[in-house]
Amino acid sequence: MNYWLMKSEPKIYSFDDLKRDRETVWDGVRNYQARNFLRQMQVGDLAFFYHSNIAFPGLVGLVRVVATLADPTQFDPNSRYYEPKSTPECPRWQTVRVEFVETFPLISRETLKQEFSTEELIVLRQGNRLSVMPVVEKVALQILALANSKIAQS
DNA sequence: GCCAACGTTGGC
DNA sequence: GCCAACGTTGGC
Repeated sequence: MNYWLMKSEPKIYSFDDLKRDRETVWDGVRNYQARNFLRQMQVGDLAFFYHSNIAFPGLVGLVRVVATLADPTQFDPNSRYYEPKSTPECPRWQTVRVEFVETFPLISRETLKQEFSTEELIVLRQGNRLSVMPVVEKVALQILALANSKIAQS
């Protein structure tokens, strides 16, 4: 099993939206590096949900991969993510369906910076624009421990 | 709102 | 294939 970090702007799709929907398809990713990570994701993998582009960015919860699939928006001529070169037999863009697992008390970007280096956590790197990125197990377990201690405090 | 960092586009 | 210009992202 692998760990990931998935980034979303809450103004566009927040963790509360996912909690309400229970699950969602991570569609619309049109960056090859992010797609390659999406291709590596497997059912059962866990991902930290990160809120970006807000006053207090950080990790807000945990999600689980429940399916892998071709991004449906690439076949939709009305979608801004339409990809005319894609066919169902040979899709260009792969993605995953994720389900809500649990909410954390916010683990702020500031806290993450104190705990981890930019080498350990890609999301901390300046200018990072990937919406999906891997998290090595050692770091993932530390984040989960951090989340559990915050839950215990609250 | 500012601006640095990044990916993409398009002229050559 | 290079690279300047441009649009977007995202922290602050």
